Amino acid sequence: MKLSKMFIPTLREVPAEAEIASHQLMLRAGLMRKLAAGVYSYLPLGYRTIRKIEQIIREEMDREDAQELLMSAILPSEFYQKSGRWDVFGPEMFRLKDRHDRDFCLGPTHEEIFTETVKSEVKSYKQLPLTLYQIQTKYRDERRPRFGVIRSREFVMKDAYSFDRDNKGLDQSYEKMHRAYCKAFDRLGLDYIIVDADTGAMGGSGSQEFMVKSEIGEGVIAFCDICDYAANEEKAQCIPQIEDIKEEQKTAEKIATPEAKTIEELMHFFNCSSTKFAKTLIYKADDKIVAAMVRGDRELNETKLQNLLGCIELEMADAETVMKITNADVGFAGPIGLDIDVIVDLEVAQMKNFVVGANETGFHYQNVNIDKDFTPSIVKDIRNIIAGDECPKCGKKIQTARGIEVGHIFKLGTKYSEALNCTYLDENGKEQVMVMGCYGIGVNRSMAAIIEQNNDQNGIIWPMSVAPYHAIVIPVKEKDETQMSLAQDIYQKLQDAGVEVVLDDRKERPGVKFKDADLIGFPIRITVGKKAGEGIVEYKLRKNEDRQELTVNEAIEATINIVNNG
RNA sequence: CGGGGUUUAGCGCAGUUUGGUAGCGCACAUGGUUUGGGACCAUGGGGCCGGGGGUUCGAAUCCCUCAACCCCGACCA
Repeated sequence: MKLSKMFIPTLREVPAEAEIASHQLMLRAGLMRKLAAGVYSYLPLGYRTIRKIEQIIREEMDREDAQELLMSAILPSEFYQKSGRWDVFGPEMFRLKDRHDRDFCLGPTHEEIFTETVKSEVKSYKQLPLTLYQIQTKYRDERRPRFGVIRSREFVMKDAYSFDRDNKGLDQSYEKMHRAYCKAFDRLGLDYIIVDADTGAMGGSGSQEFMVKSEIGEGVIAFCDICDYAANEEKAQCIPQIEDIKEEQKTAEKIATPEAKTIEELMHFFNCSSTKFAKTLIYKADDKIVAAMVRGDRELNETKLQNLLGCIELEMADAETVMKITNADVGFAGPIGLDIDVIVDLEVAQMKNFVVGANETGFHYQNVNIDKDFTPSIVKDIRNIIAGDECPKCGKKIQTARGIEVGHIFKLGTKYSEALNCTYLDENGKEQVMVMGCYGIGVNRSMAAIIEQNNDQNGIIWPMSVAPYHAIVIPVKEKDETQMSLAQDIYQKLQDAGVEVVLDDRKERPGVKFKDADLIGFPIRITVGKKAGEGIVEYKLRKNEDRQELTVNEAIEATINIVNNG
């Protein structure tokens, strides 16, 4: 295609709305434009890359015997009412009514619909296993869309669902998807890490996330360089880090601590480290009030607590509730004498002679010991892991990083098949519930992640596999007939060889052409300049600074070679 | 949803304190000079100053109100 005819509105200046590299570059390079918060239009260049990413995913899914189909994005409420998620999704679901006042939604994810479809059409064990997928637009009315396409309200997702006879079959289907994902993300040029993920309220027996390491990632992952342990923050197992275990148990005593209610203030008051305190946090779990304790220097992980309690809503209690439960202002809650469940972190369970709130404004207890002074309802790991903690697998120091979740694979089990009665008949004619898995890849999020990992000051550095075009041919002076006809010639030959190539025939100064080429990130650049008369061109790859002079034939051969071999 | 910020030409911004004809740079159009890393000169087009209401002789500017967008937080099958 000739650049003079193409719709690629590049921007010199960074739009004020974009903060992160991928968002800025997607706007500047003319890949997309914003329509509303978290809603974007893809322009020709951006859409080419989207389609390439989709195609790579498609090929890897197909290779593992998954079959592509396409469901509707607008869905009647009944499916979600049956599974209970019409309510669970809450305001995150885009809802609408038709002219007869019937409820519909824009599909946020399609477990129910796939399950219903398979339920109606599949009856026999002979038809299993079965894995179906689609690449389709999803809608979620996020509370806070951000980072451009990383968290948007409309996005393209590849979602797959596997149906098996039993858990053994599920394990195999899961393994196939795991393999497909690795291959797909490798081909996308992403540097990713696979982490164990929390299965949450969805139940299920296992789940992993494909995380692209990035500063701007919304998820925290913990991993070990020594062994291969890797998990996200919600799943990462915390090993208690215990000091002074030999200490004798002392007798608890109530101490007046006026003005000291934060851990910081208490450290000053008692003149000791934050590890000698245990925070008691009051939470509202659905309609129940509970207390949760972690060491003074730790953070509680709400997902861990939520899973433990099996509740749908979990939030910290307001000051009024805290007062009602503890008879004290916020900051003086403690486990002694509380008549609600007290969930204690593993680490706290091993502490001795620690300080807790006294449930009386202005007072704390010191030298408190578990069992002697109070009895926990549950002892379990409920804190956040931090860098430097012991690796739960090998005991060495754990590291943490942030990551963008680009894929998620999940052993669902029978949650949906049971709720929607998706069954088959086995060899004995006996009805059995199918065992399901679900597998998602964020297509446009992957695109953003690729740009996050592949850019420099000048613009995007596309991996060949997803670059909107492979190469650009730039005649330096468009008025110079020798240059222009040679450039035309190279352009034509590359096109004939199946290379996706752009000819920058615009009446622009060379600087403008180079800047745009770098911004857009064509992997290969062929500049036709002064030596055009001798049949010599400049050959440069976007990913490094090397420039070499090649003959026309060498340049064409090199290009075909690189394109074909990645 | 809480806190903060922004909204003026396609993009980036000034002007608002102290009310008085709507500005700058880039982009765009035309002509000319340039031509290996976002050229220069000249001329020109483009605005419901986010919307509505009010105060005033007069509002981008002051007051009320609504909205959109961005950031931080909370939340996230």
